[in-house]
Amino acid sequence: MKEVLKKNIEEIISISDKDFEYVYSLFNHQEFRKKEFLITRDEYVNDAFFVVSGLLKLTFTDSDGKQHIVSFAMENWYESDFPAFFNKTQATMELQALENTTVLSLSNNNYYKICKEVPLMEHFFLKKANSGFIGAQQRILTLLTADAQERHDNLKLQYPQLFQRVSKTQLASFLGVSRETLSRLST
Amino acid sequence: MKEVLKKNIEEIISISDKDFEYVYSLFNHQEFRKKEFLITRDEYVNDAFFVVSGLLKLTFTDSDGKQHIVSFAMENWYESDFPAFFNKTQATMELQALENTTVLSLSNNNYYKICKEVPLMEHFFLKKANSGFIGAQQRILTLLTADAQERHDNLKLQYPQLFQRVSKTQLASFLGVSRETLSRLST
DNA sequence: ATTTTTTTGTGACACAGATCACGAGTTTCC
DNA sequence: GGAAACTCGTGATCTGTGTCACAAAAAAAT
Repeated sequence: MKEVLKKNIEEIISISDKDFEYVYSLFNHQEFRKKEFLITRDEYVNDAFFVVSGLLKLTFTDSDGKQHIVSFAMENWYESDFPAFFNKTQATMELQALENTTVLSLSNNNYYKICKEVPLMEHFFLKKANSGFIGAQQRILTLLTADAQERHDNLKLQYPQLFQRVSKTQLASFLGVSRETLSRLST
Repeated sequence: MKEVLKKNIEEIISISDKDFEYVYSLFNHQEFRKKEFLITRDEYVNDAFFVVSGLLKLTFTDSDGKQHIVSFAMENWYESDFPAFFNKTQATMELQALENTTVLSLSNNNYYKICKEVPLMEHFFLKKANSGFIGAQQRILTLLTADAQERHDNLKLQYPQLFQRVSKTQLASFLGVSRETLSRLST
């Protein structure tokens, strides 16, 4: 677990054992059972979560009560309602476990503490933020240009594991199509 | 112009005159006429651009030859084909001036130089990256949940200026609807 | 100043995908 | 181990938006 985080960080920067110990000490170990909520709508979001094992979904419920999956978070991903986390506002989204999930949570305070006291980690978070942005922009592009079938195929190419782990209902909600339409696509 | 950049930076961090002079010296002043390209598809992307005045569009052309606007960049925005900029790969998007535009361009090398030599600026770029990510995720949400009319209304609320500055064709391409559909929406 | 290009609105029609409805598996959980 | 809660496929519509076509107006170019 400690190892998982260390490995994740070392993919991007070289960190001394001492620095890592310090960083690690600011994370909190947490377990969530399937269906449990890590973030609930309208509550303040104090933590960002690093997924050690398991699977989360970040969802938004629209005015018609329809739930949309903004993103999945699998092993080695950071997830939160980031607008709420960074701006210290209430959550507009919910974060829920799709499997029993182990996370390392990082409070807003400790996030800034790390940035301040371990400048290399600020570089790490910058890289993460940039890849997050690039990923999101890529998703926008897919939504703008691809139809249901293409979006499905893309996702299957990029994250084949996902198809083993989540129901088609969840996939549909992520792809932005109805369950029925997804069911009718050619596999 | 120097002032515009300084003000933009100081919205987020406090920077000494000396540091700012150094940072500024690593930017290059450039002018582009309406319709000129700042980034062309398939070419390597060496620069990110800070828009001092004017307006840019970042576009992607799909396999049917249809052009989609990934984003507009107005005054005080940073824009580039960021995947290509960060990964030193060829552009998949194009960046073009919609008005005569003044930018301060920052090469990839100088970007990293600034990060390294002025740690506060790394913090600045982290903040920018985070807001970029949040903005992109917000856009994803709009594409997933809102129909043409709602997307139009949202945009008009958030960036009313845009409606004065770009043609409906461009707006439609950004909103992900056809020109004709946009034209039929209730204003 | 005239030509060329770009922008805009609107009608007619087509179609991808949403919605509604139903029944048959599967999983979950006391 | 049986009830309740989900999941999944498939038929029958319905509908928002895309596409094609045309003409007028506005803007840009020479």
